[in-house]
Amino acid sequence: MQKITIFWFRRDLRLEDNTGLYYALQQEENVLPLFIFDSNILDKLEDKKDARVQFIHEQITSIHDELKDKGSSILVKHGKPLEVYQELCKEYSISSVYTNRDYEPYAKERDQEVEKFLKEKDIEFYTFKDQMIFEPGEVLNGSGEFYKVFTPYSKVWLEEFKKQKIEPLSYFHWKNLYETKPFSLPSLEDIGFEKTDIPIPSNTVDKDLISEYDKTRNFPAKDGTSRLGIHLRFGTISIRKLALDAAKLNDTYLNELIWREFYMTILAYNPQVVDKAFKPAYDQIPWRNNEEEFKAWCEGKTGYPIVDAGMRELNQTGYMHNRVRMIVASFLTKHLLIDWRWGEAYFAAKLLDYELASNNGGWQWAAGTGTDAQPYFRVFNPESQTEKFDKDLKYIKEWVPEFGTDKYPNPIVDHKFARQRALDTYKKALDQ
DNA sequence: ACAGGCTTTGG
DNA sequence: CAAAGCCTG
Repeated sequence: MQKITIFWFRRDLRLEDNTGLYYALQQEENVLPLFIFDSNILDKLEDKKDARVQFIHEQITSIHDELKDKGSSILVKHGKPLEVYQELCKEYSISSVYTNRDYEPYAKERDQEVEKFLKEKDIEFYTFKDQMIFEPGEVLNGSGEFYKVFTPYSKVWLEEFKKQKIEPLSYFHWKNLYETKPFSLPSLEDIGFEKTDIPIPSNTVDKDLISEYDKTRNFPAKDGTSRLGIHLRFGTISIRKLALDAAKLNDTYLNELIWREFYMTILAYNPQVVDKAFKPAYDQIPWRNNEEEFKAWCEGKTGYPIVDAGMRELNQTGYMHNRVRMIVASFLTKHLLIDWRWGEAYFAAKLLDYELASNNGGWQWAAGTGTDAQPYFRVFNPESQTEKFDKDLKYIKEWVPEFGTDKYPNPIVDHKFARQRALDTYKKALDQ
């Protein structure tokens, strides 16, 4: 039987500038591309109309088409990765598996398990850096430890970025692809999901927009953000290409890409942050966790228009402007004293661009439990945030049409009272 | 050991 | 301009 090399796609769903695929194609054996719809992940998604799964399915379909033109295909399986590999080993004579590294706790566990199984079969498992410019461990402080504060991290990151002259991988020889007629693809329904009509933003880099990013990004009524989150999440854009563009166009935008790597690094070194405060003392806060208030927040019925507008934008589109993400997160954790994990889980279910490290980092930042060097008593004032960033109420009116009528609810809680309650609660919990 | 500094702020 | 305390070199 012909010996083959497998390239395993995960969150790198593109053929161009894909590190692991590039190196798989450099070696001598024929490369069989593989994607697994991972039932460990998919089974946890309650809503079977999930635009993100549909997006993945579409990307796999387009990779399938591109590979068909090259006389090859992509093998697409549905199941638990370990079981899929057990099956594949019976069908093919595999000598190695190439893949790009993933730093999330589940991914690391999955890869360890798969690697162990493959090693027992004498199959090599090669992994590559692809989804980050600098992966965990590459940007460290003087003591050789991961940074806990963003600014010094970002300075070292930028120095290294300039020094290293990062470049996309441009040379490909496709001749090593495994020759085959196209494999049949499972439909979205085959893997247990249904089509939605939620639109996904394009992965085209709008250079004019990014050039103006620092000036427009804080105004939710403007289209001032790049909307590339989902593409970074699933690798339908190359981080090297984007970072190089950003470095030429806008430092503030590049900084956001550095935040992404900062939080990925925090998560890689501190997997416990998934369900615990980064600063352990903050796990002592007695969250009120009022279910009715949580429901009002989810539905955008708190009586605070900027909060409600954000939540309704999220519910209707799977997106929320970043400025507003901070406002609603501050409101949930500080004004309502609801556990940041509740908010994080709601965002995880709804955001098309959901990414564990950034979502967790952002929520812990808002709740004051995370890497933020500032004290917990920064409580966003929804009114002054509106005054600063949605002065003419354009964003609010877009998402809360009944704003200003008697149908709009009264505030769920008084700002001044809630602010003081949050400060008192945090102080008391942290003094213990 | 210690001074300087800390995404996005509130009042 | 205040707020606490930890990170960093």
